[in-house]
Amino acid sequence: MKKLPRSFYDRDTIRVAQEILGMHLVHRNGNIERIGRIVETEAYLGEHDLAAHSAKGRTPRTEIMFGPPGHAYVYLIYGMYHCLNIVTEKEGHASAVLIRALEPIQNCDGRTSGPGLLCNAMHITKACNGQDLLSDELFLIEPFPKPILRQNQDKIFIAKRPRVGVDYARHWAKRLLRFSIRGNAWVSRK
DNA sequence: CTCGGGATGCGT
DNA sequence: CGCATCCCGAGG
Repeated sequence: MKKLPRSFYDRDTIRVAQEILGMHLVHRNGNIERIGRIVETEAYLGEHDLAAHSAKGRTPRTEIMFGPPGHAYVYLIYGMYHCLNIVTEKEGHASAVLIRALEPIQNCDGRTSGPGLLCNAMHITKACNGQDLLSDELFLIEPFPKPILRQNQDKIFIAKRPRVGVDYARHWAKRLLRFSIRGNAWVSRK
């Protein structure tokens, strides 16, 4: 059970969004350790991606997206829910992977199918914004046995769909940038 | 300063 | 489909 290194995040965002499926997200809060297995993600591809927050340019909110890879970008949506993203690629790319659903593994406090719900269940709030994922509070590990997910077996294991709730993003809304483990019961909006 | 809308989720 | 609920970003 090894913490994923910086180099894992410092790669093409679509690759990260797919290969992060099956990894375990760990949040240590107080003396409680919560763990969920990532089963659904979305890729947000930098300033040119009209669906990405970074498309509006560098602002106080999106600052983290423009920073180095392997950090958490957490924001509040609709005044009620938090969403967890993981910054990818070189500093300045302003790309990230949104974590959309988890399979509960340990100490999850409520439902985990949906980006807002999983943050509630994992007790992830804006206090986690900017967290380095090489820290001991919030990080990812590759569980053992290693998940059998390979790029050349996408058709078997990874479902690809358009992203949710980004109809305003014109042609970017049509791209298949939402990834999930095919057949997994914890994927959102079945 | 105001104001409109949003990478959501739940109840009807 | 409506609504809860509030931060953010744009514009005056």
